[in-house]
Amino acid sequence: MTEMLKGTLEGIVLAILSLRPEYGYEITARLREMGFTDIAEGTVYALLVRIEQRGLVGVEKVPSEKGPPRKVYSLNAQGQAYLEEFWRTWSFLTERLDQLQKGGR
Amino acid sequence: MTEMLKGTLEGIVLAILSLRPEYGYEITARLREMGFTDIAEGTVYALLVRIEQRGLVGVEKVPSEKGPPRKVYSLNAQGQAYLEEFWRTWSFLTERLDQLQKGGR
DNA sequence: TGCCGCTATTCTGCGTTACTATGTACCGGT
DNA sequence: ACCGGTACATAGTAACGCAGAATAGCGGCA
Repeated sequence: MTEMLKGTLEGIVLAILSLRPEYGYEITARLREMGFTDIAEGTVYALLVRIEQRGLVGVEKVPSEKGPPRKVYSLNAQGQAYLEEFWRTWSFLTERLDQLQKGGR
Repeated sequence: MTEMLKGTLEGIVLAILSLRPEYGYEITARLREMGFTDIAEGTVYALLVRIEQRGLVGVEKVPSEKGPPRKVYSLNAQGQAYLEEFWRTWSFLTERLDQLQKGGR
């Protein structure tokens, strides 16, 4: 599982952010909700740093009532474009694999 | 793309081998046929070595009319089981991503 | 006041994997 | 004797997710 997540997790997080801006801890919780129960927190934060540095998301610091300030991430235009590219690649992959799974060539 | 292939390519190759035994060069050609045009030969050979060492496939050396002897790989029982596990994980992934793509949570 | 527990973020070292690039070997045709 | 296609192999590099631990801020409780 962990190996199959490589590269995909990034798209998943971007897709989540395309619905609404969220912060790291919240994203992790949402992933767990979705069934990705064993994704390490550290993984998500590292990923967020990466996509921020690549300019796919904007960040806003928001004070929290319970804990240190939250870093709220939101998808920007570049991130949106990247996400669409991700979906194209994903479709390509699923098409090939569906074909394989259905035993045919 | 290259990152999304990680872990997936292994399943793809096992799926190909589940249809019929094949050798490295042939597998590479088949991948290219399928549209994975930029997968390096070295990648496939390295992967074949890995799955052989993990005991997922059997190997038989077969002389070739044109070139060095072929190493023909075939899926064994353990590989079959692993492939099924792979499909389960894959289904899990596609379900979540379909949901995300359809704008839902 | 001091400690615990929860929320929230960050960092380091590690293992796995695919890519690039290169090298080796064997064969048939000219 | 050479060349191109067949077939396999390996060394180095980079990306990514994981485990584990550390840090910071706040509220509640004794």
